[in-house]
Amino acid sequence: MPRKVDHTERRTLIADALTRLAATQGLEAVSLRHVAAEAGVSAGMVQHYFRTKDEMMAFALEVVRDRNQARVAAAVATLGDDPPPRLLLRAMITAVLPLDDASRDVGRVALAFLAYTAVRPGLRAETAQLLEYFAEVLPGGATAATGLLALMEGLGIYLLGGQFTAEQAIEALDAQLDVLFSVR
Amino acid sequence: MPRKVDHTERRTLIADALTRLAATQGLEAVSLRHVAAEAGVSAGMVQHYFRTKDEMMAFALEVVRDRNQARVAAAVATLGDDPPPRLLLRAMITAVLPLDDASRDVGRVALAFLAYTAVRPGLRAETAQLLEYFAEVLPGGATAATGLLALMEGLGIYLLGGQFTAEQAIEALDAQLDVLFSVR
DNA sequence: CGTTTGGCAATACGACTGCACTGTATCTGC
DNA sequence: GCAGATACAGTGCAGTCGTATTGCCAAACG
Repeated sequence: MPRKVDHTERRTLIADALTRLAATQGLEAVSLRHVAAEAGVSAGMVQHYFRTKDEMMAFALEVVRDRNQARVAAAVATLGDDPPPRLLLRAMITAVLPLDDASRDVGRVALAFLAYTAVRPGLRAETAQLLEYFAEVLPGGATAATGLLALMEGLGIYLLGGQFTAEQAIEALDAQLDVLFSVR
Repeated sequence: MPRKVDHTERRTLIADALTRLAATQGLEAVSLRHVAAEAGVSAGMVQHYFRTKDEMMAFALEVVRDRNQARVAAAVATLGDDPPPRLLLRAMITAVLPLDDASRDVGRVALAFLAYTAVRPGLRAETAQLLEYFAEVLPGGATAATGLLALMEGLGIYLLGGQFTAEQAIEALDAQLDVLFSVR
């Protein structure tokens, strides 16, 4: 066997370059050569690790999703054991929302991929899991969960567009949580 | 003056072809030649009416927005004079949501443009108007309006992705309206 | 040692891109 | 009828695209 190289490490390195590109210029600017240049490697190397562009896109999409999931998990972890449901939900949602500049980049990438998968069935995300969890925890059940999930997504969109400020978004989120948990 | 041709008519004809393309294959599939073929005209003609591709994109974006606004206006018009606020809001929101296959296409295009404008400042949409109106009508004021707008957007996204059915979305919307208007 | 094999670079290729340019037909105003 | 403006169609060009192919280099194995 020849030289040993961590395959997944290289792949994520390339995927990171792709997301950086997508965050600033959109997925339309993503090409093998651009990604290679952004990653500081040769175009041939990108091809070595991804036989086709589609494969590269799919992998990058996976990475983005994993990262987001990890962010949520990390936010949840800081809450300690058995936190009150409301705090838990709030932490999970604020972890996903693009509230600062850094996460705004992530959000832009997520949005780009959202439009990307919209015309490419077979890459769709699984929301069922999160939805079920919301439904379990919320007094309002499935309908409340649907609404909260949609609210989250919508807040993200408008935050990205700059139509809502972080304060407005959080205020709206808290107001909704107030209602759902019937605080008065 | 030479031959008389309705300029805007041709331009919207081309823009329609563009949106048709965007609905099925995404904005990445939009090129001068593709659009021309879809519209059944020569590539030269497209260039005649749009000096650059950016100009064509911007115009198509405008058309999509106008169409959406018209849909809302039409939905409102069917309600007659001075309808109850709750019904009005419901009509406006359901007019925008991609609830059937036809409006799903529109939704996909809107999503594509959303991602498109996310990396192209200067093409951003104006939501302030709708937000203000919501805030006026809703008992909850600005915060309630923010939440409702976000809910609307999020429902649209998940409807497009197929994660929510039309029934689920409407149920969530009605539940939210119930809460906002304090029906008990 | 040589052979094999994976890591990687470079090049070539055909298709496609946006755009500039040219040519031609058609119509209006003088 | 002629000059000029508009409405196209067609072609050419420089650049980029994704992908296949080739070749060199280093490391592991027999």
